[in-house]
Amino acid sequence: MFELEQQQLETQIKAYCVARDLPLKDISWSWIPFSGNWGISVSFFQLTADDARAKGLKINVAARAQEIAQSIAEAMILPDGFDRIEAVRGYLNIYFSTRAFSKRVIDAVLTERDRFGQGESKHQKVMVEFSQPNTHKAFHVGHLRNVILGNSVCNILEKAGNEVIRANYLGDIGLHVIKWMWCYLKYHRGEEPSGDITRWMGDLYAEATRRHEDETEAEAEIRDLFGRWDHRDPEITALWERTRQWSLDGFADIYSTLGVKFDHLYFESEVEDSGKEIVDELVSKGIAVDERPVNAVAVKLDDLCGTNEKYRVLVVLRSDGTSLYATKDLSLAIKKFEQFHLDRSIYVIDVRQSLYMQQIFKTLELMGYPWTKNCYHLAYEIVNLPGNVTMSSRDGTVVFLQDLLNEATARALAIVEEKNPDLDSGTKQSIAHKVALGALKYSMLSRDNTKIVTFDWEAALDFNGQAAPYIQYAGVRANSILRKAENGIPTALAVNYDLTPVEIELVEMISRVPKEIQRAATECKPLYISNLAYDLAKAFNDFYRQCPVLQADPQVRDFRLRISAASRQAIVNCLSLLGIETPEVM
RNA sequence: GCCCUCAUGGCUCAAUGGAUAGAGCACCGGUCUUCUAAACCGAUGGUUGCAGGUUCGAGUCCUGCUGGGGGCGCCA
Repeated sequence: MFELEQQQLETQIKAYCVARDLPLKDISWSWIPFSGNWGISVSFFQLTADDARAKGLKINVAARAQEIAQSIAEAMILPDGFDRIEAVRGYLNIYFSTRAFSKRVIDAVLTERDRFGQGESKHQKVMVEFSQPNTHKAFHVGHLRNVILGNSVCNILEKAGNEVIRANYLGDIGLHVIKWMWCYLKYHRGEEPSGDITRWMGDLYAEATRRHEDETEAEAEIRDLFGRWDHRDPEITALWERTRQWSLDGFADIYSTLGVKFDHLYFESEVEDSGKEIVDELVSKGIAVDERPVNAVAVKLDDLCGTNEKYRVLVVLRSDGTSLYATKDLSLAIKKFEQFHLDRSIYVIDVRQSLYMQQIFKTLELMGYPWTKNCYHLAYEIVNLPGNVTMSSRDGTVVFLQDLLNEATARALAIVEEKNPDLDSGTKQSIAHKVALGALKYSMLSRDNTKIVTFDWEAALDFNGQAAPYIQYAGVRANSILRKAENGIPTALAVNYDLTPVEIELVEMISRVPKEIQRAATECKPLYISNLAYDLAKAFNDFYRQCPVLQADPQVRDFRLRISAASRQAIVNCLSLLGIETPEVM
């Protein structure tokens, strides 16, 4: 937000170093800790160490760095908007004029509103593939992390200045679908789903799995059915189309509940034929070897790359000629780039598929596609139960989304009833929904992608502490002040009082939003945003407690009203990047 | 056997290679006649799994070890 001033400072520091033959590399600014003031900081340790090495001197780096910092501090001419400069323990700390800079930050937020934090266009078209559910199966909290993470990454990339295409890739065919249809035809023919469609589909799939294991004739019958599917038997095709649609309707309900939208849907069934053509191409190019009927068609990546036990072998077609996940994924990757002329393609898929994704990318590279380097597997860890137990429908340990949401919403509703009994029931319901969903999303986004999320009912339903409701509540408190301001939010005005430390802290947090969005986008880490949102809420709560707004002197009150409005906006924008809504009241 | 990943207070997690490792939960003690107490304040609790190395500086990077999780030719 203060790039220009920062550049002026850098120019001076560079000139100083050049004049004294000091080997300055890049200047990396950071925030000043512990100061209670607002500013930026740069250290001179690296420079000092490099200098000593170049000149062959043995010196005390810390002391020498302090000398340099001190000397620069004395020589520096501060640009407008800076108050003070000092050298501390090898760091050069430059303090902003809090009045000038806080005005600028607050004005920027209240001018840009929802767009605050929006980065300039990077002219990059990015496709993010996420969710990838299988039709005819259940949807539980294990699948939730993917949707919530993928959606948030899309929001963040978009806000950072990318053009984002949200893609879903549905597993609408394969053995699991055939097994489902076998069970349906044999035991549930003519039935239709009711209520929670996805739950109903999932239950039938669980039954199919059980019967497949228990019934001796099942295996042969299922294989027979797979054959009929392969030959496009009209009855089977019709049944597939109808039941597949049930799942799609069920998913649509779930995405709608979660507030997630997709720009483009891909289906496994649509890339099956083209995938087989890719396999032919791989074989003719000598990349894949066809060892049928003894073995399958495979790409022996280690042989091709000269590596040992690294890329292993990617099987691209079964020995009976039927397609595999890889068959279709190769085709899909190509289709994406050809159809949309992407600059980047991101796959949000859990970490267990890391090797597989590397194999796909490597195979595409061997095929000569130059865009392969722009494919990225965004790997995230799975959601487990306490004791590191993986959810399993077989063991009946899965937690269903609807059950969780119902329970969370009920608890949130009880709290709203207690806090705000006068609200009408529709509003209460809406608040409870936003709070419950927010808590759930936040708990999955406030952990690093590489960390396993342990799902715990009590923790998931705990709305206190570092959780979404805390942040939402800060936004609500800000709103409450604004609602009571008789003349609305004052227009831009100069600051003519000394800001208190908590106000400075709050404004600093707000000012960090744009940079944190860029950082989160670069690393695909919503965690940075969830941390910032919490810090913002915490800073606002400090402000709320220590700084009266409506009761303050007019000139103080007016600027604090603007701080309150900007705080709410910053909180709303951050939560929105996480896919979380901020209620007006709670 | 090979590869990936994780290890930070009792528990769950943060921390651009940088200044004094921060929160939340739990536990203990306080705060509503003042903008919503879903809040706030205070206390307790750490040789960042172990051993080396790189660096002016390591929770962070490298190597090895220990322990947990995951993956490794016809599941997705």
